[in-house]
Amino acid sequence: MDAIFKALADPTRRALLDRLLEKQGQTMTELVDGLGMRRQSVAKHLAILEAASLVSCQWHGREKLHYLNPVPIAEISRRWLDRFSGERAAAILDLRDALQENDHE
Amino acid sequence: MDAIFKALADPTRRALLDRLLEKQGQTMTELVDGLGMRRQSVAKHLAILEAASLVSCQWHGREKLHYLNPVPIAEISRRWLDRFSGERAAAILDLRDALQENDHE
DNA sequence: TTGACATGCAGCCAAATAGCTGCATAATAA
DNA sequence: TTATTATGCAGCTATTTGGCTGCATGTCAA
Repeated sequence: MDAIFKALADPTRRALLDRLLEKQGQTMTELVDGLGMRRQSVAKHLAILEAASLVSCQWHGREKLHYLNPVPIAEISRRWLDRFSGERAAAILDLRDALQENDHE
Repeated sequence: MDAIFKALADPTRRALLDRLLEKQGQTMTELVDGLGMRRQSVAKHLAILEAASLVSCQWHGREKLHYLNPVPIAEISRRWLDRFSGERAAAILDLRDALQENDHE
């Protein structure tokens, strides 16, 4: 869980997930293109995404194909974010009440 | 957007959001309790959450009350995570097809 | 007024992060 | 076989991060 949040914290890694969402099964050299950094740096990012189970890999000869795994993201959304979004209305009302209470002073 | 992801990457900050979800309008000294770190460290975390608009604050005399703002989290969930979760089925099928294709070799 | 309390602000330091280079290994192609 | 290509692994470095201490400011209560 912590690994997933930490993996999502970097803009380069989110861009990689975007790229994989558009086209699954890309190789690392393919993914490097357009990111403006060296292959080894991208490799580190992909390793972090893989360690967080956000990306699944599949060896194909000397090529390592990368696939987006949407399950951890769905888990985050369901188990964690929904708790906050779900009670959004109540929370906003609480805040509004607090602000109003303050205006009275 | 980047600020929100970075803010959510730290377990202490996620714990603070949890605490605020349970009880809104807590003061900093109240929130420090049970985290096992100094008040100034918690203050930094709260500042990061506030900068990301995840926490709204309200001065009340010498006390600063903290409120959870669920809007950015809902935005993340809606604008970003849903793109991945929504195409989950297709992505899983793609991956399965790729694995099967590999098994044939 | 004075002491206690809640918070802010500045700066220190060790660890983590994110980029890089250089070299090694394994598979494909000529 | 040999050259090229895809990737891995180790290590360097600057920056960011997350904890800390010390001191200042502002508010409440006695």
